Amino acid sequence: MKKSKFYVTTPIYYVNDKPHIGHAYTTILADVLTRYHESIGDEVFFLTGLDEHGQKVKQAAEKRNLSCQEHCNDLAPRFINLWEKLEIKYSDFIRTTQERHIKLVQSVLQKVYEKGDIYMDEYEGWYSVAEERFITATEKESGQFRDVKMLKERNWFFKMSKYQRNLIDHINNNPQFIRPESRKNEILGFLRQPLGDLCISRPKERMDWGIEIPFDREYVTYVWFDALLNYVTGVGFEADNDKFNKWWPADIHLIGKDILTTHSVYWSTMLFSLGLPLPKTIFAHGWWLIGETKMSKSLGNVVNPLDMAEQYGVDALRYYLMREMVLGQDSSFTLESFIKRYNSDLANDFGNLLNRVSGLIGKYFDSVVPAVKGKTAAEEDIEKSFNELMPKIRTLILEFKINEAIEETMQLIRKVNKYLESQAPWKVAKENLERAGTILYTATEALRLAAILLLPVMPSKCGRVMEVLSADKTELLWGGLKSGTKLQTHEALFPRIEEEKK
RNA sequence: CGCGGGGUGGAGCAGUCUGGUAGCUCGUCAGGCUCAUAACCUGAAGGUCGCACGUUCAAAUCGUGUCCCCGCAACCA
Repeated sequence: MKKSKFYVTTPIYYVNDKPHIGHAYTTILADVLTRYHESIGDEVFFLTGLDEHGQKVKQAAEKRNLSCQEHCNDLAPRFINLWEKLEIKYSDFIRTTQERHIKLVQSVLQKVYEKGDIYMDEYEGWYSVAEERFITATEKESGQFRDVKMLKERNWFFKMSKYQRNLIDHINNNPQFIRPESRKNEILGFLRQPLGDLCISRPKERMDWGIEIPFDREYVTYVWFDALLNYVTGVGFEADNDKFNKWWPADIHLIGKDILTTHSVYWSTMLFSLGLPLPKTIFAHGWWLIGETKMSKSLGNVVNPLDMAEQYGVDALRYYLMREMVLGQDSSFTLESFIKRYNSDLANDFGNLLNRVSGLIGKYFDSVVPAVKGKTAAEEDIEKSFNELMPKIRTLILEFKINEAIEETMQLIRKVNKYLESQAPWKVAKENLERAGTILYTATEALRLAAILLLPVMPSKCGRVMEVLSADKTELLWGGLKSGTKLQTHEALFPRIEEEKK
């Protein structure tokens, strides 16, 4: 069977931001999808990176008396180190100040310009002197901006409107293009209004930290062409045709709901202009709320993923983020729910199950995995549960329903705990050791398979289970656990978090 | 009437497309077990499925109206 390819991206994060739980969520999600697809034999390319141009970077650099590039180089490790800590297996890390990207952006601008899709016009709008940027009418009405005045400026525009019809047709013909569906409807609603053109430049005199427009040296390109093109630079557009043809179009762009318009409208029309295929899916996930409120720097309620990972473990954080967020919706992040999730799912159900079987096998079989002799209906039932789970998980992952896939796997784990309870091998062992062996093999084998299913979410802890069972690289098929294998001694997989402090 | 999504036991969600015993996790209460990380298992209490009207033998599920919450409304990541 021919291997499929899977190309997944996260947004490139703004280098001036401190990584927060939202960045971690998107990136972990991409990583989980990557690991899952690898596990079913797909070839995967996972791209993430940094957006390093723009006004705020320039201001921050000036304040620190550094060049813009030095400032970026100094901040980039915030993300790179965090991803390493969180066990993110990206294929490439793109930074918009890299030569390969600058070259590509300029080439693309030139191409689109020659095609006649870029023109000079006068932009007139509300300009905030304090913020040094144009603001929208809505923003002006919010009254949160000082020194607002009407300003005229000549700028370059991209003929986005030209592709409005194509885009609407594409969305209608490709139900998987924008997901979840509510977001698709939102965009279709938005597209019912005539689309304007997109201002894509800034005069250098006002802002020069950006990629120079190849056909007008007085200007740099502003965010859109600069940032969005990273998705094609990353897989070698115009630099390596084989590579590019292999990976493009992306299978999924993971984004937060805040940048849905940017991706589904701006990016798509850019691709139309370039004559490139559109990504197969743009998936907009929700936001992490802190308790009931939006996370914001000014409120100071930003959750730092590094702290969480250090205090409670990387895998626990990954598990919580993946299990707790419901597809496309906002979720509430609280320490309380984190601890609850951790204790009930990871410590009590999963970790404890390992302890139960390894303890029993230690006591009655000298830590050697026993053989199966004479399956009863109870064993058949466990085996059947697993066999039914497999295709279910596959479907759920391909639908990006990670939380449901996890829950289904946890159901299997709970079922094995029930099975142990009803079969009571610790009693059976006293009169029928062979029967006890069959029970313990069945429970351990189910645990092994559950651990493989959870491996993409919790690479180290599930990897640890595989080590304990000496089952590294065993397959996701019933019976992969070898009787006669000696179990390794181990510590508690997920020690309970005792809630003492307040 | 700008567009879209949602209101299900104390909490968080599933079920709505393809009407027909309202399901899962957590929490609460009672019991069991004792292999295990005071973990695990069983049972119970708790819902007029936002509200009203309608279609139907039958509605959380379809239709209409209404109230409430949230998102989008563009050049802002």
